[in-house]
Amino acid sequence: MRVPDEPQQRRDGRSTDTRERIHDVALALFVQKGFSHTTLQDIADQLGLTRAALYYHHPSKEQLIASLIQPAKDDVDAFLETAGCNDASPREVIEGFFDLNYRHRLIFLALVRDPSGLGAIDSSGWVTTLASQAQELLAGDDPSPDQRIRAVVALNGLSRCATVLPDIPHDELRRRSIDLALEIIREPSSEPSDESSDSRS
Amino acid sequence: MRVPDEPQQRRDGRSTDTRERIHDVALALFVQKGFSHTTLQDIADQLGLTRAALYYHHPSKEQLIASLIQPAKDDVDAFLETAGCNDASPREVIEGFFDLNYRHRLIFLALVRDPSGLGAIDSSGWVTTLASQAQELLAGDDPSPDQRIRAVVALNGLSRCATVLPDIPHDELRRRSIDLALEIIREPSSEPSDESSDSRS
DNA sequence: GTCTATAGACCGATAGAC
DNA sequence: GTCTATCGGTCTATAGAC
Repeated sequence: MRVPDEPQQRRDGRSTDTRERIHDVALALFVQKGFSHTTLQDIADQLGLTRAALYYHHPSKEQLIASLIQPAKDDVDAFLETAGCNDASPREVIEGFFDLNYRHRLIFLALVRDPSGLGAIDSSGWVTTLASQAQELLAGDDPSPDQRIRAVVALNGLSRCATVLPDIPHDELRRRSIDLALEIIREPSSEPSDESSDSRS
Repeated sequence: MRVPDEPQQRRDGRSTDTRERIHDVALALFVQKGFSHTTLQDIADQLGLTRAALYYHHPSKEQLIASLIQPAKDDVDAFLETAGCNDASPREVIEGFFDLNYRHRLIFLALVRDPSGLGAIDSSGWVTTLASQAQELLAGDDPSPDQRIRAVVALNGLSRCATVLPDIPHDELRRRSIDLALEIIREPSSEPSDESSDSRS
């Protein structure tokens, strides 16, 4: 009888392998069809398993979704905290916003396609908070219609570029998107973009 | 026995009134909760009816959805045809794209929130076609990464402004959004915006 | 035109064998 | 760790009375 103390083993005895394969397949399906249109049957089929087997690794569909969302939420919370305390510059907000959207682009895509997934996490509204906070950091707390429009277009553009243009190399995509966003909100940085501000993800 | 030839009466004898009330309530719920999360029970409840009554006016949920989407699809098809034949100027593309998104902003919001509604219409993909065709009209058929990014940001910004900023008066929203989109794709119109190009919706 | 009642399908979740 | 079998709930859609 071989002792189960090889790699890919966790304290509770569940092999991490299947659990992560479930994560990968589930995330891909959630992006394609949304959370609620993806059944546990779909996930199990693509893995060659049955629904019941999934319940050995995750206590419910809701907690499976939550475990996929949690890292993104933690990252967003950390960003909002640091950007909120020290009032961040437009460039800092825009760079951080792009990096957040790029690093978690798959789960963000899934959440945009089907916001019902937010119900899986207790403190929902963190995505709305990110949007409104970033908007306020860029446009101020009493913005004119023009400032509001520019903030909406800039942030929404960053988000879309980070998620739907995967064939453009990351560094080029990041540089061009951020420069364009700064143009849009009229950041008076005459020099287009110094050599710094490299990738983070 | 009174003859049914009064107003709000159609050839098949069904009063248009209830049918349109169903349309209005259904569209509002579809925007709020998505197509698949909105049950016929939800719609019937808000109208003070039962599920079965809805089936008198619409043969199925799918056809109810289709009847809501059809006008938007027809409008999009017409726009793509006229813009495709005569190669339209960037301003024409941008104005037409904004007007489409504004005129049908409710159904577009619902479709973005829950694309499964597209399954209700035979030729799906018309929404993807609108996006890719508009992008090509703005950036050309072999665009550089910079041109692609600018087209994505400009069109996506137009769409978002038309749908999520309803508190800004239409004429101002239209003018500012279109001017900003033209800035983004570097339309060399030095004069910001002449007096023409008024509302269409 | 609207109702009650129910058929039929699908999904999440649990129980228990192996 | 994975399986079969099944329960309970929800939803679309139909049948038939009024």
